[in-house]
Amino acid sequence: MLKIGELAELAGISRDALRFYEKHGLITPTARTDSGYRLYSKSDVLRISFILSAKEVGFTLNEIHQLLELEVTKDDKSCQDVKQFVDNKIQVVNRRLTEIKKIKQSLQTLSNACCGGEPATHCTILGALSVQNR
Amino acid sequence: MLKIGELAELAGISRDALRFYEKHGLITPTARTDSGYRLYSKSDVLRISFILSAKEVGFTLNEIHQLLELEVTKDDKSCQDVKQFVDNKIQVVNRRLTEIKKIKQSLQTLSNACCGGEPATHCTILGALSVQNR
DNA sequence: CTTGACTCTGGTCTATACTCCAGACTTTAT
DNA sequence: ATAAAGTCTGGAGTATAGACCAGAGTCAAG
Repeated sequence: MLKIGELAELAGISRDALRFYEKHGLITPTARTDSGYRLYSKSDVLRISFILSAKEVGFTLNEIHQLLELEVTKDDKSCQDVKQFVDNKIQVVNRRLTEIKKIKQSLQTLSNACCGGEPATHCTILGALSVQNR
Repeated sequence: MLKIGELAELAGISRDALRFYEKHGLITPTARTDSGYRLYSKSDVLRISFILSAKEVGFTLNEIHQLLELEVTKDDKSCQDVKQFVDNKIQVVNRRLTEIKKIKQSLQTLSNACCGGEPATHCTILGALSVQNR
């Protein structure tokens, strides 16, 4: 079991962030010491890692909360509802995937086209974008 | 040339957002009418579309500003500096690409595994994640 | 057994990215 | 010609995601 500072370091975030996530229902430490110190287990580590991945992908804490909640509502909500919800998220993710590939292309075009030590006369993303669009 | 409301509708954002972007130096309308109405050109449309893509990908307005500024600083900054900056962004984008694929996998595992009309007994993202990790 | 590092709760503060007025002017439609 | 719809500037308000701080308790090492 990890104390908050240990988990924070492991995850690369602050203790405050962990307490913040807890306050908003995204994670609850598996246990507490008698003196009230938070104790996190292995599955808490997995949970945090999911939260951080999902954040990186652009989901808000609120959406992440909903995704994590799916397990809780398993008996309240019909499976079709869950599937619907998840399929929506997949579409969102797919849109982002498309956008991110486009941006990556532009950045790469820019990076490739612009150097050799000469001044970056044609060095603009919008330039790279229009090349893309052509 | 488009008025602010027309561009807003075209881009799927609010007029206020457009004015907000302008206030923060991300875009300036190509012209103004005599009465002061903003007028946007075709290249403004491209610019806004880039801003929105970049936002979707997770860049902050500040970063997007920097990316767009690259064209302005072309003579002040050496091309190597620009390349360095862009290559950093490419790395960020690549990290996000990896994360987004992972999340997509999990969501898809979840969506596939969980239905058939039965109750979603094993329906959790963390479950899907651990399947992934195995 | 005390000192320094860590943790607790509760509260305030900050940055980002807008949204939502208010009051005044302009344009468009009838 | 007038009403409705759109636009202007400036400023206040909101949601999200924390960071930071105070005062008090806790734990580990020397």
